[in-house]
Amino acid sequence: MGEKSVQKKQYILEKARDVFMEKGFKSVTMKDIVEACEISRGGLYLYFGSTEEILLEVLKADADEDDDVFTNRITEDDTAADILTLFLKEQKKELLRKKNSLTVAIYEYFFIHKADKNNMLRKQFDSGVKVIEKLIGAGIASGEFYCENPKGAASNIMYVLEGLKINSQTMGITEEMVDEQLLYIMEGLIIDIE
Amino acid sequence: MGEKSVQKKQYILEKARDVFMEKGFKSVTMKDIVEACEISRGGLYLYFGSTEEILLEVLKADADEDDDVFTNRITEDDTAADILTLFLKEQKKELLRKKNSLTVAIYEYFFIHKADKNNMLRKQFDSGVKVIEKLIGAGIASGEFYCENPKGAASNIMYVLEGLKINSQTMGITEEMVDEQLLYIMEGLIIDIE
DNA sequence: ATATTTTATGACATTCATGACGTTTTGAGG
DNA sequence: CCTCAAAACGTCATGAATGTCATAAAATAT
Repeated sequence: MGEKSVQKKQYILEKARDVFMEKGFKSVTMKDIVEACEISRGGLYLYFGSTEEILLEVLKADADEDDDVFTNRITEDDTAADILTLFLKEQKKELLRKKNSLTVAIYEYFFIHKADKNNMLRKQFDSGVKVIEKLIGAGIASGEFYCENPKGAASNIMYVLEGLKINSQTMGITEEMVDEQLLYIMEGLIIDIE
Repeated sequence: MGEKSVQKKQYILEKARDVFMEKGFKSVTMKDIVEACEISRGGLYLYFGSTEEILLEVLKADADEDDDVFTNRITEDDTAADILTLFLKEQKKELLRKKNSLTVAIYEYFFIHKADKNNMLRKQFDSGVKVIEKLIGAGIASGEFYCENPKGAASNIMYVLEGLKINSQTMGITEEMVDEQLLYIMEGLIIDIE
């Protein structure tokens, strides 16, 4: 597969991403993607065999990028609160770019494949909990945070984020609502200076 | 429409509910429902014109029943904590009856209809927040609870419940995980007797 | 018992997605 | 300029879902 071919594959993934954002997963057809890419039916099949295959590659690309973005923005002298705030801000950005979210496509896909209990979603959720738990732990150690049950708090935060995500896709949500909720979370942790 | 017809409609709704629990919304066809009901193609169209129509009637029936169950179980001398616990227990029951949940069907449907910002989902969520906020308020008044921001806490709880719901459908969830999270919520409210 | 209305059936025409296939275009190397 | 393989194209046979309709069966009234 030549250089040009790689570029085209890239191009198809970008266009397909838009389609999945718009329509979720189940109702996306190869035709939809063909039309979004303005290529021919046969042309698409040269690169991908099914919508499932395409979604999985889109998700993979996303995951790689996310990792990059997050790790690259943490500097040595960030405090735990800084990092947690950064983390929540990133989540907020994602939540508010309603059109830019694959949330529903992902849920549709993993609902179909609910059989495997050790799926990607689960792993991401668990690793999210661990990261937050660590951050809270660091915050407690440095005297920034107070928290009796870091693990509970961490999963609480992740569940709230899931709730916000799905709500933003199904019932619309204002920036204010997201802010309120994230603020509530931070207030619960940070030690008041009174 | 005669008596028999009403019964049959009821029967179809029950069978259709099973189908939506199993497959969500988008991928359910009239054929699926026909087969679940063991009736003919034409027979189904006598009662319902589309899967959408059927889902909406199923949801309506569910909502009516839920109202009944909840209001009937609150007695005069329940404390705020009692009622909140009852509320969370009901939610937990729902969460764990994985096979018995229309969560994904509902999300799929309202993702398609996300245009109307005042949809049923939103109303239910808001009313859930209000109920919990009231309960927390009552708990504070009676000295059972401590909470600086009842509204924040109430929506926090609702978001967590949404998160638990969607996770239970897409990544599987153990009773232990649900318990941990609900316990964490209650611990955050109840005043320690130390 | 018979007539009439209600309920049920399954075949049919139609629409739509699929994925394979044969043909045409493109562009790099000789 | 020519050749050839990779890339792109568009058509086609197939299968599945839809909604309608003429007809049959069942229930109810007369």
